[in-house]
Amino acid sequence: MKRITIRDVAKEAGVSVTLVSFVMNAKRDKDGNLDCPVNPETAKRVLQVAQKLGYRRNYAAASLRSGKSNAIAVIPNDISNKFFAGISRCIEDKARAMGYTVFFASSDESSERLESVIDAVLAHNIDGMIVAPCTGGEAAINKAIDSKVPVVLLDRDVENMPQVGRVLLDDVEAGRMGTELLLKKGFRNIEMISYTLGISSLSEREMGYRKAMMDHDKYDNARVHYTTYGDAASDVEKFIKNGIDRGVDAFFLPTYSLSALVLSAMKKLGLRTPEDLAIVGFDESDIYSLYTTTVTHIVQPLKLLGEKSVEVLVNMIDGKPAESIILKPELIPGGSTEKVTKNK
Amino acid sequence: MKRITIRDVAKEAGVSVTLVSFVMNAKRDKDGNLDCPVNPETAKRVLQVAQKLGYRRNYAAASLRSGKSNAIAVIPNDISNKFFAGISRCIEDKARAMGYTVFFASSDESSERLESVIDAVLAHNIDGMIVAPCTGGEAAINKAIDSKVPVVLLDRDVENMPQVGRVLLDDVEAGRMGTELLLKKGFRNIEMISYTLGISSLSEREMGYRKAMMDHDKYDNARVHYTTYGDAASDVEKFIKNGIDRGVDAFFLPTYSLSALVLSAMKKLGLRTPEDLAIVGFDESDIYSLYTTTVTHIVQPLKLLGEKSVEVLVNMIDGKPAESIILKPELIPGGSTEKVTKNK
DNA sequence: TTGAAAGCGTTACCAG
DNA sequence: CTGGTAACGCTTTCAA
Repeated sequence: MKRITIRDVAKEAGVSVTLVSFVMNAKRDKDGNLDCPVNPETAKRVLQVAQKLGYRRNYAAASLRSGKSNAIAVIPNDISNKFFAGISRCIEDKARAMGYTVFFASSDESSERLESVIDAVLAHNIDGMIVAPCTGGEAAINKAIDSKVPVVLLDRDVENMPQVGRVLLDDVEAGRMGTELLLKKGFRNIEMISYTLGISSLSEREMGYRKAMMDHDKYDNARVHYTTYGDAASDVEKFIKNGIDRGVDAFFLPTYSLSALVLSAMKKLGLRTPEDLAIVGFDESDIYSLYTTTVTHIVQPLKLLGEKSVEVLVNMIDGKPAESIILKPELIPGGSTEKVTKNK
Repeated sequence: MKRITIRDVAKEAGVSVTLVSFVMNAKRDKDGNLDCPVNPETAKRVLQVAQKLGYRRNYAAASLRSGKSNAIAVIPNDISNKFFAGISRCIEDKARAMGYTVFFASSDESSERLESVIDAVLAHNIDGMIVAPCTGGEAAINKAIDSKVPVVLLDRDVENMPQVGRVLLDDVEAGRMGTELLLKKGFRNIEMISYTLGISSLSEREMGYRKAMMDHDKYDNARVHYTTYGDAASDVEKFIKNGIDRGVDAFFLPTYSLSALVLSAMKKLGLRTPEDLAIVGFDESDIYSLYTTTVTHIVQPLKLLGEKSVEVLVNMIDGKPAESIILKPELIPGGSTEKVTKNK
């Protein structure tokens, strides 16, 4: 079946290709009328013919001529990661509603891969991109900016980038909030485990943790253990064993993966929460409600993060200025932070 | 910064645009040599100039002229769903390695949305698509086939579609395998909970379940409870309560979401596995190892499913015939299927 | 309100 | 091996 072009529609409707193009690009105003300089009767006929023939716009041609592709790229570090998978869906829905199709590509926390991914999507003339930058990703992002492609930073900030939009979590508040709860509940030796990734979200969650400890005059007890993706499983177990020996009574975990690893290590070591160790986890997961004791955790407003990032991006595509939006985390209380008298 | 075109490169290198096009499209053969009818010296110079100028191919133009876009579409029912998120990542990696960029779009189990999504990606001239079809999605998929766009069915089959590729799990075997284990372990009143989605994977897992029950002369005990996404939470709880009353000693769950709901309901009802009810879950999740008792579950070879679907699709794009590939599930044993003497 | 014609950057075709 | 040139289907002037 040969593909129907604008020309076929024009011929069949007895009008020029220009008219067809006008009609196909017209947006409907609030009254449902086509907003274009075309006789409504003619427009209607064109629409009918297009429908009848099964016309489908060729974005490649449109993009070549106009420079717009009606596609955006979304580049998380890993699409299969729980947090980004959820947010991606929200981005996708919002983008579709606004008339954009979405390219997805994972940067895998590697600046080389980020650069190659950005090269690829730029070659496809995308109109804008939403990126969760990895360490060292500045150069790649600047490539997009140099090509005048609007960029929105999601989840992680990069400093000294004036022309980008931002949709971030108030990570300092998230760290403070989690730690504060532990302190209020009477825990004292609260430590934290984090990754050496060098991304803003983690360092700010750490700042929040330190801030809360300081506010409660427990700064001397503050201690952060660092690990990497590869070593996390074994490191976490060590941190916990060692922590228990030193009298640590609570851990604040700033990511879902660390939370899961801690629960796993505790199960393996035969430790219970909150009796042996209180826990504040991060992000949403079934395990928080299904674990032997429900786990207190901090959730991000996924839907809002996704929708806002698309809104900010589309505004930039439309020539409006880049906005920065900071959203608030929420604390979901569970049994893992209830102070109990230890009964062996 | 003005975008560099093939013409700029040609001028700078002192050759024709044709030559540049040849060089930019040349694949490297096994010796690392450019496989094209161009003087190696010239080719090298062109490559250097392109690099220096920062040339980036404009896929819109290439696609318009050649009909190829080097992009494929992946359309699961929901990208945020654990199973598809994992598989998507594998697809993405494989596709990138083979030179393709990936559009993602969720069909949301709705044939209307599937159709609109397929329209959108076809308008972007994608070279092929990988789809997990929802009920009633035949028409939409035929649209792609009519446009001569290769289609690979992933995870779910649709009958009477001769021209499509298929990469599926041996779902009958998965159902049989899980049920068989329960029977071998001595459970007798084994029931199943499923969705009324009308998709092949679920109905085949059910066939496997029934097959195993029949093979062990327990067919009279076979019983499948159906629910929908919306009602699942409350229905599952009812099924379990009711089942316990009727002496059901095990449930086979054919999806991750049902497995999680069952564990959740059991926790709420104060039931333990395997003491009160044995469980075989589906797909991978942290909860299977973190639940009070580890949970026996069936896993799909995600990486293989993803990679194979890309391979089959790219072969079809290259004009080779459509293949059908059926992959084997694997059973991960846990504590939830160990027969124990019930001690109240 | 309508239409003719000029490209957008590539690749395909045909000559040399 | 190399180069000229005509498309591809659309949007965008510009003119009627």
